[in-house]
Amino acid sequence: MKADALRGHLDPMILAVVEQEPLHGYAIMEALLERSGGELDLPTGTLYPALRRLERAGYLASEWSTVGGRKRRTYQLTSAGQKMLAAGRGDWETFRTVIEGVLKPRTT
Amino acid sequence: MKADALRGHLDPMILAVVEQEPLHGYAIMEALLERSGGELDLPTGTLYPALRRLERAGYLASEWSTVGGRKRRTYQLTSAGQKMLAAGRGDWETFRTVIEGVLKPRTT
DNA sequence: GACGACATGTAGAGACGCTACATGTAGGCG
DNA sequence: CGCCTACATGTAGCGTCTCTACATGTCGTC
Repeated sequence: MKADALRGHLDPMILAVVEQEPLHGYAIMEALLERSGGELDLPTGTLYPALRRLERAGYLASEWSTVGGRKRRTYQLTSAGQKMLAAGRGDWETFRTVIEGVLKPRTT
Repeated sequence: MKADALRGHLDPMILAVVEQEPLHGYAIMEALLERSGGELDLPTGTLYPALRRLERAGYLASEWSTVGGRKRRTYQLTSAGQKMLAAGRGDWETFRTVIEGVLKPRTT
């Protein structure tokens, strides 16, 4: 899967994995890997800046904790983030329809 | 639809519209607009550089002609372009599966 | 003769995912 | 004890691609 393809689709995916329960960065990476069937193996240089961006935008809120001697920054969805996620799911449907409408082979 | 979302997906779409018959740039724009139900209204600053890029990469071949006093550059799919299009369709299926696997709400 | 549709193109900006690097803890194995 | 892997977070800089804005020119019509 080409790297560029992700552009603009990563944000809603991150929001989706923290929808049910707050998770820290590393756990988000693992969740994405697991939910994507091993396809979505994000480098840390992609994920961490994305999380900070989403927090700065008000879609996530974070909190530090220490578990087993390791520091974790745990992110949870804000109410703005919930709205954004819902919007993102809608956008995806539109996007998918557009792409498939164009990509579909025409025998005509 | 956010602009960035298109990244990496535009190329196969362009190849798809010239699959059946060669078209010139302006006609490609109209074809994309029509097939996307009016959603995909590309600015010329996006389409023309993309066409040149695809030609430089060997996926399209172009030829000038004059119709009604207007110069047209008509693009057709090369055999490499056909392979690329097929690969692009496969990539899309993978991509779609990944995104939907992650985005899908979990009631768990 | 002015305007909208047709037709192609370039320059520069902005966004964001990537590579590579930097730092540090915990636990297992030889 | 020393090394390596997994856990955990982060920054700097690069490259790519789409966008906005601008430039140029023809044709038909009002």
